[in-house]
Amino acid sequence: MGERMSSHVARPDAPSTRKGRATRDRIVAAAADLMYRHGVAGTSTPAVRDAAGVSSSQIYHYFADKDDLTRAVIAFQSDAILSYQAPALARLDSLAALRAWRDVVVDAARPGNGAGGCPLGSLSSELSDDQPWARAALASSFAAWSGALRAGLAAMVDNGTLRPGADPDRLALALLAAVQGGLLLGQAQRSTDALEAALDTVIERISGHAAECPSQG
Amino acid sequence: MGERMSSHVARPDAPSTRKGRATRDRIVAAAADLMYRHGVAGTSTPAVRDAAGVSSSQIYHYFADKDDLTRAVIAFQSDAILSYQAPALARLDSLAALRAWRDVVVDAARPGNGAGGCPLGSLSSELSDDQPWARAALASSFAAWSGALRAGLAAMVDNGTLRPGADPDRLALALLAAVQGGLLLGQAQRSTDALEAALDTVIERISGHAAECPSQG
DNA sequence: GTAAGATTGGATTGTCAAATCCATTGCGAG
DNA sequence: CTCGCAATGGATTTGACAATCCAATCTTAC
Repeated sequence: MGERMSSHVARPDAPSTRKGRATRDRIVAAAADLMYRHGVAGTSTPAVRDAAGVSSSQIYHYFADKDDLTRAVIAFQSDAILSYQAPALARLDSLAALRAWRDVVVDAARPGNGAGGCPLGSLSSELSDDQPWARAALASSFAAWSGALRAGLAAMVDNGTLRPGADPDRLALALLAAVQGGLLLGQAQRSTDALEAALDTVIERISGHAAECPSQG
Repeated sequence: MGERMSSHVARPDAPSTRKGRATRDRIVAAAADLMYRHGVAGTSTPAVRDAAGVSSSQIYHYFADKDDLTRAVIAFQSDAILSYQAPALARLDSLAALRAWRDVVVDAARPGNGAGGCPLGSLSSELSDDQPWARAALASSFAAWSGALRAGLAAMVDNGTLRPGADPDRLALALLAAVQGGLLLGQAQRSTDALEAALDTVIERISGHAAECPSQG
């Protein structure tokens, strides 16, 4: 699947030696951390060099330019988020499971009181308008994320938890938007209130689609 | 001690002459536009100088430094958004009015297919983590925004449209999160689907709090 | 009208980031 | 072992940006 539209010479995604792979990974991890905390524009390659404990030439040996490194960071964060939530997303077949996923998301944001926001959301906000290649990558990550939610909701329709009237696509988008909006507001408000309010409200609406007559609380 | 923490001389927020005021406004408007499209870090003071048709010294005559200019841009965008929605927010006393506000928000995003996102949201995502002064200003803008929504929902409880069980605070936060999350996703997906799904889902939940027995659509 | 101060022009300085270069060291297949 | 290529170190180049400076020109209060 990974073609590349880059205007620069292709670097192998996986260096040929063990050591090279480790170095490349260290660079990506350091860059991901710095870009998460200070943004892409706020992260200089010298800063990445120091944080990763490598020399300038390593970065440009493994990546064509800063954009290429940023591309790798987007992939890194997409993997991190999706694999972190994978257990909760895989079991999404009941309202209780949906609330368990909600707790996974909220608990991840609680330690910093909302600081940082969503790694993918921050990248998207900074890059989507100006960098078409980044927009495409982020859009497909979001699609994968909402797709997993959609699959869970569809399963709940299939197994009779939700009535057929429920629209899994629409509700999955609403859930993901609640996460992103809640985290963005939490960054400014330094709390998880918005995240909880948004997620809980959407989940209450989903509960309204439950098969048995709703006695909503 | 106890003087100001800034290392620079304070600039008057309003220049003393008519011409000076116009120049200052032109600089802020140009900076707001550029920062909206390319981010704060992606906007150089030379770019602002050219877009506003002024010379370098003007910028530093009216603003202590780039942070000070950014501060003015945040205030500018807060005013712009709140005054743009003011008419719809002031009349928020029925479910129909709530849906009308929804349309105002969605229609504003439709032309660009979600490009750009929310001016306040973008600023918050970029600045909140690193710039405490920006975080505080943005938090209070968001608070004013959700406060207006809260007031509308409270009015709907008072006038009997919604049952007393509805929590205006929580629902207002959920609405604002839906806007922010929907716009952020729309930036990457280049559509208003997420915004509409998120807003409609939250509004459906609010409709579930309607006084008469819900026959939700 | 005329000074005092506000406003403007544009050259300039210091700093830092992105990217390149070349010389060296280390790894791994045969 | 040893040759070829991968990997590394660090100096260097080039360019852009934030911020300053000083001289010149408008505004306005009197």
